[in-house]
Amino acid sequence: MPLNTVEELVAQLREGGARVTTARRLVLTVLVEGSQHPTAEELLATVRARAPDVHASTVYRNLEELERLGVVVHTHLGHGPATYHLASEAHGHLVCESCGATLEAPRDLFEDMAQGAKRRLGFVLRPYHFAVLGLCAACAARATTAQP
Amino acid sequence: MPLNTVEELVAQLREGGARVTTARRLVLTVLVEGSQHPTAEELLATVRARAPDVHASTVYRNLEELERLGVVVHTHLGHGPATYHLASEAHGHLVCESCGATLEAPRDLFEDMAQGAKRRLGFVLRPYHFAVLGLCAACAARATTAQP
DNA sequence: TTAAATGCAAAGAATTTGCATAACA
DNA sequence: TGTTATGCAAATTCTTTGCATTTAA
Repeated sequence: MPLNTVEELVAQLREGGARVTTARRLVLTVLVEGSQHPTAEELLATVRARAPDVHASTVYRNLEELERLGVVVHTHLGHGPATYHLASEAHGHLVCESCGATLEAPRDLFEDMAQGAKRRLGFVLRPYHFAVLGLCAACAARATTAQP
Repeated sequence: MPLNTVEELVAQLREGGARVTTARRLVLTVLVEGSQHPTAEELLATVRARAPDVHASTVYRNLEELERLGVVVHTHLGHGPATYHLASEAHGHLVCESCGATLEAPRDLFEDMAQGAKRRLGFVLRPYHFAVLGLCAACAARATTAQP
């Protein structure tokens, strides 16, 4: 049950003074209905399935505008292209350096660290923009077992 | 007191079967003696101050090889180029989204989170590759005060 | 009817690669 | 003397920009 429907998001755009175009509505639709962590290129491909003339620059410009309006955020899961999702679904990511598996971090996983950073450094954590890397359970087990 | 001298690192290269060239030694020297978080381009500029003919691709290839040998690691502090440092000095980074300030994360700041990730997900954290973003004390204070 | 969004081509930043030459071991 | 590393140019990848045209409000 996605909390944000396309129509709700469209309303949010209009409130922000942005226009609602075919391409823009499609980008939102793909973000609401599509896969979890699409790159701009994947978004483009899916949008083009419905509107073949939409251009990459349009998608990038839309994502930029949607980000400015607080509707979308982008995350870097590793090297390679950024991934995009709805701001309402913002969450931390754990990515395995070995196999590339991406885990959604439980909401409270950053909690203790956030408190420590706040208390000791005054730093307010917003740990959503970059993934935190490491080794997933399977790869960690393999690394421990297969000692050369 | 840097634990790694250039000569120690050079020895590490030879052990790994790599050759020691002028360019390579200079890259190491700059990493040992230079600023904290140089980008490849900054490294190149500093290297060129001593050996003007060294090329960007050489620096990139050296950094890649040094990383493969476990001597160097690179970190992404934000958008823009990667930054490089000695693996022995690996540490987490906190970067302010507002002003760009970079803080070195205290060694134990990730500790609780690492334990949580291990216990709950089996995930072994190695949180050095990407910075964790947020707001530094000054910008956080400003954000709280200047409520529009 | 006018400011915003689009399509297109071209530029941009950061990094990588192919290949002939040079130089470490 | 045989790899390995280098210099150079050119290619790649992801993203941004300039500009004439179209379109939503």
